[in-house]
Formats: sequence, structure tokens, C-alpha cells
Amino acid sequence: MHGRTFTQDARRAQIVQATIETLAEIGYARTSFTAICRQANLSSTGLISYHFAGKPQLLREVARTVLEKSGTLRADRVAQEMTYRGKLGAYISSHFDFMTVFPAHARALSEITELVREGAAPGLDDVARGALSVEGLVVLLEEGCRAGEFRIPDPAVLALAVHGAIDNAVRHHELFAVADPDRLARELTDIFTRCTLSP
Amino acid sequence: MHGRTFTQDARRAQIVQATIETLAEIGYARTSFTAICRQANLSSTGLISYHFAGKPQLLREVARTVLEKSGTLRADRVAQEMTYRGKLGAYISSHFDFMTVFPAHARALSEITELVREGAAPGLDDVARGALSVEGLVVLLEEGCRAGEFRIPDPAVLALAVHGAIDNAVRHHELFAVADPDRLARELTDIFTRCTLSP
Amino acid sequence: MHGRTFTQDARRAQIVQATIETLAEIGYARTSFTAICRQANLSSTGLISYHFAGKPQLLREVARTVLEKSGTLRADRVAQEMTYRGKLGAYISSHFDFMTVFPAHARALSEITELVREGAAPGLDDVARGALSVEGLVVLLEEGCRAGEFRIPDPAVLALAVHGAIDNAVRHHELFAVADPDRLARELTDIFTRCTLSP
Amino acid sequence: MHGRTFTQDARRAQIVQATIETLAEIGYARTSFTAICRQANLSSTGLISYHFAGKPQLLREVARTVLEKSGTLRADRVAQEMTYRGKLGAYISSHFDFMTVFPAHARALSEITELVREGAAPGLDDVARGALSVEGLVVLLEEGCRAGEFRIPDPAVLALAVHGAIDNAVRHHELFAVADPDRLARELTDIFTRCTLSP
DNA sequence: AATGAATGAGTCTTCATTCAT
DNA sequence: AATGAATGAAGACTCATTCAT
Repeated sequence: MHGRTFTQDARRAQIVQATIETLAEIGYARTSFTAICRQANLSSTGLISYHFAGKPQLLREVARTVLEKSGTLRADRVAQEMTYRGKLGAYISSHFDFMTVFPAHARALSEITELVREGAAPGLDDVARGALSVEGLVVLLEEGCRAGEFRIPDPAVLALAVHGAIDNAVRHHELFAVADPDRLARELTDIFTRCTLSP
Repeated sequence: MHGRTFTQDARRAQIVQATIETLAEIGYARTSFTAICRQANLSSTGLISYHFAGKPQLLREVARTVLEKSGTLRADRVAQEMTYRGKLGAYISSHFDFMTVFPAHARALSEITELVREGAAPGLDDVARGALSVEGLVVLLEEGCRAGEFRIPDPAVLALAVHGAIDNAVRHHELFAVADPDRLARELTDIFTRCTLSP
Repeated sequence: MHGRTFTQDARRAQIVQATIETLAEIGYARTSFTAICRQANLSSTGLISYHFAGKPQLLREVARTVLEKSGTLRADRVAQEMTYRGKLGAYISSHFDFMTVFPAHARALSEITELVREGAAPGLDDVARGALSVEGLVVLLEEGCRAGEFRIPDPAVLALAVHGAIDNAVRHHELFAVADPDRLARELTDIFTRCTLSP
Repeated sequence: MHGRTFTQDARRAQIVQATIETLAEIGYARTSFTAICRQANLSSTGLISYHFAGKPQLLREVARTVLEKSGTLRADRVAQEMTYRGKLGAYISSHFDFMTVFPAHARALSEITELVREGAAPGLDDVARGALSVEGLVVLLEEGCRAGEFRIPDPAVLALAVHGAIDNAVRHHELFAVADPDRLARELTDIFTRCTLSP
């Protein structure tokens, strides 16, 4: 399809994984090819340049990988619930799960989100616009409304609020370890469930 | 030796301002002394080193400036309201106002928040930890509870949610210009006001 | 990752050699990476940074190289003599030989000695403290005493004197070319031999 | 004579003094105008440039000052002794006294001696050649011979030896504080007195 | 497919010196 | 006589990228 051999794909995956870990550990500003090599025990930065056309292209792949992983997890969780209130709770808690199960990916996702905002990684826009998007959540809320479970004046704004609240709680949890993730997820769910039912 | 001249203060302010604009425009990772000089039309990066002991110190000053500006605006708005529901609304809308009136400061504040989160800027911790903190908001919510205006199970978590929601909405507005700030502020206020009253 | 290639060793040696020559010609204070590159006909100071972790590490290697070279020469000369008076003479004359055969190394050694004295080169202490030490000479003198060849009140002080005398004579010879090295070596040997025999 | 006012002379002296102290404390390589200003609590490096045509000229003056001070002390001590053996002892001990009484000057003298060797300070040659010279000592030894007190094959070489021995002992004392200066001076005097009497 | 040596632009920072005041 | 702001060259060092092998 893209004309790559099995070996090439494996190497690319290894480099992407190392980049994710490096982003998570030291942040974008210090994530150099050298740092990535150190992380993956690669012997030459030339290897990265050999497999990726440039730093932006590598970051693109990293973004795609991380977003896909988090998206899949979330979709699975949401699909398992039958009610929309249940789906909203699953949507929220899946982020905390992601952070718990794939902490490096979660931190890397934060970094990438920032990069997108800055336009620091040209060519990243299309891939990572998804990272900032709340479209899926909007749809969920709208369907919940149609099903009569929610009553929401403007689903788009609520979606923004929910998503921001989740991100902020996740970050605070990472930084300060204030409470266990489950409790945070439950309380956030409570808060927004209350909103969706009031007149 | 220690006190600063008028001229020095002016130059320092100019450099700080240029740094804020540069951060806003191209993000931290690309904010070099050279970029700052370009922004401020200075002829030599040596000038920055002449006025600031180092990059961390410059960033510290930038953080102080931005945080003070945003904090002052918010405090003023909140103080003008008599009810706690009013204060909550003012708290929320002040962020949108800040973004509207000082867009560069607002974007720079985002950058700095990231830096603090990554620990990438040594010596910034004390100044900018305030950027991540929601303490003021927690106090506001608690007082609102004591005054009988709010009923909130866990003010700390709600504060995290409110703050995250604001940041996310602000960000989206910057990026996608979805709605006018006033409407966003009003709707967010509605959402969280509803939460604070439900049983 | 850790072991060094043949090519690397060659480059490192070339850079070390160029550094020695540069130190000898223009002194430490002016020995910049740029100056070393000029000396070695290298195109970029980045090359030096590529092969050495930093300036202190380069200097360390230079010190090791120079000290080893001078130490080996001296040890060989001293070992060839059977009597302690002969050994003392060999010790003294080996310094003049070193200066004659490896003038750049000899001058560089002076520079490094100074650096150590000033503590200007961090991380050099252990390697180069040997440059200031007269321990070997003290041992030689003590053994000569035990063998009955010398009679010396305080070998440590005499060792300091001998070493200082040598260095000074070497220096003067470099600067003013007062006499041929052999004669200087012979006369110094005479002087100190006389001391070691008086009651 | 040189067309300088009293105030100018005072300032120059202050700067020279501060330079001596700075050289003594941190070595030549780190002795910048900034460092000198810090030492003397001067407010601007411009002041140094105002009073001295350049760094070499400042160093020249420093060298002159230090050499004069050490020379005067030595001459006084030597003149007080009536015998040549006494004069030789005074010559030796005066260096240790200098180090004790004016430690900064003594260390600065070392630095300057190095500079001269490197030719790092253009225009310093004539002044500081005296720092390396042993002419005075040669004369002393020769007169001692003529007076029948000494028997020395080559006074010039012995002078080099004596001077080198002194410098080395002084330096070691500074670094390692091995023995009290008086004892060192006495032992060196013994050593060289013995040389001067043997057949 | 991979290596690793090399490059050169770019990073922050220090420095002696200049100049208007 | 002195100040202090400014300059620009030079400092060590990092980085993504290239290329011969």
C-alpha cells in the first residue's frame, strides 16, 4: 500500500514508541532525535532520518498512533453501555483509564495537543485537529437528547465543558495525585449528569 | 547596583512584551532570543542577556506579568458582583474578556502553563504554580455554599471542572472561532450554575 | 555505543594533538574550539563537540596524553641508570629531553599545570594533580638515602627544590635559549648532587 | 609628567588593586572587566575602559605594581644582611614573606608570569621579563664568590635553580600548606648554602 | 537496511569596548 | 570624571539532517 516492508514498519513503530516515551518523560522542547535514540537504545539519529522524512512527519505518526489508541479505548467503553447516561460516564472514565493504562501515551497526547495549538509541527493540523475536537461527544449528547435522557440547551458548548473538565482533572491528577482516578471520574460524571437533567 | 533605572525598567518591559508576543505567535519551543529580538526590533541578543540574568529569569518575569494581568482583571470582575452566582459568572466571563482584550497574553499564559506542567522552565515553579491552581475558585464555591447560594458535593472537583471547561472553551474559540465569547461565557455559566443548585 | 571506533580514535587523537599545539602556541586563555579547528584544519567546532562531551573532557584527555608521554620518557631514562646519583641525573635531564623532542607537549604541560593550580578546569584534578606532584622524586631520593648514596635532611623539600629548579631552567631555556639543554641538565645535576652528599 | 590628575591616579590605583585581587582569586582566564568591577564595587566596566586604553595596558600596570612591591621587599631584606650567605637566606625568605604579607599580590604575580610566557598580553614583555629574570640573584651570587663566601661553578644556572626552587616551594605551600613558611625558607637556604660551599 | 561521521545553522551567554549623557 | 546602556564578535554547545559506506 505505502510500499513499506515489514522490517521498515517495525522500525518505524519502535521509533514512534520511543518518541512517545520521550515526549512523556521530558516534554517536547527537549525531545531531540538524540533523546529519542537514548530512549530506544538506537545507535544513530541517522536511523530516524532514514525512516522519517523529517521531524514533523515523525510527530504526525506519533500523533496518529496516540490518538488512535485513546480513541479505540474510548469507543469500546462507550459502546458497552446501553444508556446515554452510562455512555457519558464511560466517555469520562475512559480518559482516566487511558491515563492509568498508558500513562506515556496520555502525557504524550498532552504534548502533542500543545504542539497543534502552536502550529509548531507543520502538517500536523489535520491529524491532530481530532485531538482537540469534541465532535464525538457532541453526537453522543445530541443522541442522548433525542432519546429523552438529556435536556441540554447547547450540546456543543457542554461538550467543550465536559472535555475541558476531563483534561484538567486528568492533568491535576497526574501532577498532584489528589484523588484516585475512579473517584474523580465518578464525581465528574455526577456533575455533568446533573447539568443534563435540569430544566 | 541593585535598584533599577527608569531606562532599564522600560527596556525590560519592552523585552517582556516582545517575549509574550513571540510565545503567543510561535510557541515556546521556537521562542529563541533571536526570535524575541526580531519581534522587538532589537539589534542583538546580547541586549536581552544584558537585562536578564538568563532565559529562565526572563520567563519568570513574563509569567509574573501575564499572571498578574489576568489575575487583576479576574479579581476586579468578581469583586463587582454581590451574589456568588454573579461572582461565578464573572469568574468565567473574565477569562473570555482577557482573551479578547489581551490575546497575546492569553496565548502566552497557555504556553507558560504547559512549561510549568513539564517542569521545562527551572525556577518558574513558585511563580507559575498559581497558573495551574484553582484555589481561588474553590474558595469562591465554598463561600457560595456557606451563603446558601450553592449546594456542591465536592467544591474542589467542581472547581477543576469549571476551570478546565473555561480553558477548553477559550482555546476552541481561539482556534475555531465557533461563537462569540459572550455567548460562550453565558452558556458555561448556565451549565455550572445548574450543577450548583441541583440536589 | 560505548566502545570507540578506529575512526573515532583517530579523530580524537587528531583533535587532542591540535589542542596540544594550540595550547603551546597561544596559551589556554586563547585556546578556543575555533582556534583548535584552525590548527587542525577542521571545518566546524561542532566536530569537537561531537567527539568530546565538553571542553573539560577534552582538556582531561590532553592532560592524560601529555602526562603519559612525559612520564614514560622519564621512567625509561631513570630505569636505565643503576646508581641513584645516575637516576637523579636522568630524572633531571629527561625533562630537557622532553622539551627538546616534544616542545609542544612540554609547553602544553606548563599550561595544564597552571590550570590545575587555578582550579580553572573542572574535572582535571585527579588526572593532573600528578603534574604538580613530586612524589616519585621523593621516593627516588629516599631510596638513594637508604642505599647510602645520599644524605638528605628532608627529601620532600629537596624534591620540591629540584623540581622547581628543573621547571624554571626549562622555561628559561625556552624563552631565552641561554644554553644548550645538555649543559643545563649537567649543571643542575651537579648542583643537587653536591647537596645530597654534604654532611 | 604623564598628564594625570590626582583623582585619575587614585582611580587607576583602585582598579589595579581590584585586578590584583581578582587575578589572585579566580585566575586570569576568568578575570573579566565585570569580575574586576564586582571585586571593587565599581558600577560600570566602562570606568575601566575610561581609565585604561585596553586590557593589555591594565595588565601592564598591574604587572608593574606587583613587581615593584615584591622587588622592594626583597631588596630591603637583602640589604639588611651583611654577609652574602645572609643575603642569600634573606633573598629566599623574602619570597615567603611576600606570600604571607601580600598573598593576593603573590598569586597575581604567578598569573602574570604565566601570561608573559604565553605572550597573551601584548606589550607586557618588557615589564614582565623582569618577573622571570634572575639577574639580581646572579649578581648576588657572583659578589658572594668574589667575597670568598661562595664557590659556584656557574652562578647563572644556580640562580635559575634557586629561583625555581623558591617559586615551586611557595606554590606548593599555597596549595597544600605542607609546612610553615619559615621552615621551608630555612631548609631551602640550607640546601643551597651547602651547594655554594662544596668544592 | 543501517551506521556513524560530519556539517552548519542555531542556541544561550560572556566579553571588551563605545558613546551619549 | 563617570555612568550605564548598547553593541557585536566570539564563546561553548546542540541539533536535524546528509552521505559515503
